[in-house]
Amino acid sequence: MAGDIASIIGDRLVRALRTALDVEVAPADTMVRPSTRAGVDYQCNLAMSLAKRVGRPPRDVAETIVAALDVDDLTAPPEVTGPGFINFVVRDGWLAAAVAGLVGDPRLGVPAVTRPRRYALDYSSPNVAKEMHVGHLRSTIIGDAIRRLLVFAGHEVLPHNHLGDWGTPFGMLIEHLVDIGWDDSAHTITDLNGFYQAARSKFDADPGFADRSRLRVVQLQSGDERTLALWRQLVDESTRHFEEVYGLLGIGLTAADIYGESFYHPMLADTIDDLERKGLTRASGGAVCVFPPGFTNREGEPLPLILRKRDGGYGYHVTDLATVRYWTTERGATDLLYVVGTPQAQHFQMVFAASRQAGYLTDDNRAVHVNFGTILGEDGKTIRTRAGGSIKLVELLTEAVGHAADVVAERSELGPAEQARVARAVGIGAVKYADLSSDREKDYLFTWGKMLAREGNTSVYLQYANARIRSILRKAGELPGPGTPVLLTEPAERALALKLLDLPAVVDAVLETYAPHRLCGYLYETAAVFSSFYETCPVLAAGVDPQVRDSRLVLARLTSEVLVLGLDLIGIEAPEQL
RNA sequence: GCGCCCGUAGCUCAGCGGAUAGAGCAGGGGACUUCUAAUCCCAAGGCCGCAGGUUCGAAUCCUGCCGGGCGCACCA
Repeated sequence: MAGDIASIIGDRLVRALRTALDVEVAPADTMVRPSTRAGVDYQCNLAMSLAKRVGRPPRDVAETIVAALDVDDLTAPPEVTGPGFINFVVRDGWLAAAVAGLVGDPRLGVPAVTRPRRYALDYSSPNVAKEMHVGHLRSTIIGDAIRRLLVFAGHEVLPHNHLGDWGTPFGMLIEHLVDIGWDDSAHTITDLNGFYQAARSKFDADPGFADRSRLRVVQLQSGDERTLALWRQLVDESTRHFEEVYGLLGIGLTAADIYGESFYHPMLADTIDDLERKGLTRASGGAVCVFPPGFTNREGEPLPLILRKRDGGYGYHVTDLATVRYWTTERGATDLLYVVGTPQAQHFQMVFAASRQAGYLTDDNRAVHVNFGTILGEDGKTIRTRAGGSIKLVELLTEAVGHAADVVAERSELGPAEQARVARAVGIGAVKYADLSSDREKDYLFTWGKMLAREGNTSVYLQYANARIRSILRKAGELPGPGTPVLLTEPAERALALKLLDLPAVVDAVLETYAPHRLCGYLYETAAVFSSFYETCPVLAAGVDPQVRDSRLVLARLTSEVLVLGLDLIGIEAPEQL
């Protein structure tokens, strides 16, 4: 468990409850929270809820708990107030020592998990032969942040990129390429985009072409060499494009993480056989289906997962069942995370339900649809180009870096090359932070102004705060190392120390529900507290006592480390200078 | 029709069953001879969609309603 203050108080409470009231409570259920009350650091809300169980008035319960509670080393004598709140004020000495103890700790107090789990993490999932567009942004950014957080926490992560690289569309695409005499040498993803659209309209307008496309699908699936060769070229060209976008965005996915639909295709027949053996399938309207209980359609009839379509082809549902089966059975994943938009919620519920029935998921497995809302434009509607198309990711990111360059140029004293690097960190960081800083389950409004604002909960504010700190540290020369005493006299110093010690609890909370926005909120608070500290607590100014100076350097240094680590955990760079 | 999600300050958003619901922006007032003012400080701004219920205590949990969004069989 995290070694943060609330947890320590919680542990002490567990003992006090046992001895004083003969009550067993798990440390996590002791209801110790950071307090919003002025002059109070933490509060415990347990006495009220315990009152009925114990059969005594809540204040009485609180007093009894306090009498048995041993926190003398940690806090001032706890105070019982109101209906039965127990208020804690952390001792400055303890706080100072705890903060000083973080110096030199690369994990900044965050413990690695004692029981690592193996996460299969599905994110990004672009389509072959289509340029990545804004629709892929959230999955890519959120998924990558979760990956970084899980790895940092000490889990094993198996990222996989579920490429749309198989199925009917490729029949028509390849057929179209054959029609126009595809020359494999000189085409880019942009050409492919156009080909895709042309093939689509031809498919809709020309029944002969549609027939040939369907035949081409059969050839593709049966391994026809010429067809496969063309397909592979499409995949390769697309992969180059994805890697370019990932490079621009700073996303860790590589070609080795690609597990596209084609990868699962050879497993589909066996998966259906397996489901049939287990008696879970049922023929319906000529299709082979699984009907997980509790799902109905418009007419109130059971809703199927379609394994095999009437025409004999595979339904896309079976691929998802095959992924669950593959990652738990073949790869030993304990946890499956699917970073996919909210509209797919019902689909995943059904897939998970069927997977439990089939035994692909056991009681030891957790499968979570890490869902997210839609990106809205300034008009409040799904973001689109003026022509109504999807915004290309490369263009969006280029624009972000361009805007950032303007912002940087206004202030920066760096040279042009440095400024370009900073602009990239600021622009890409802004796009990511805007996405990650609000609850992923809700839709969010995409506006350049808000995204690149210097004030408020934005990446620029965090990067600026860090740059100010780095500037101080550079000017200070040698930094105070481990063992440097920390002195907390100013309120801002104290507030900063408390914040710095909160990191473990925050990381814990973030991973509990895959909620990166909580980390963003914490980083923003930390940067804001630092900014106040910066105003009221001079570090290097003449006349500052050397001990105070060193203490403040420790606080500044740790703040920078928290910001840099925190930003890194969500995939954002923190330049040394802006 | 069934199911899921959302409704908090003018705007964009936090809010973990707990005390007087918080930030930022915008609007008002102040602070640069001072480590990066890309900042800070102060004031103002709220029937937490509505109505019930559970609870010592509800923005938070439950039910109903209103408003908005999304999904619901062979495209993934």
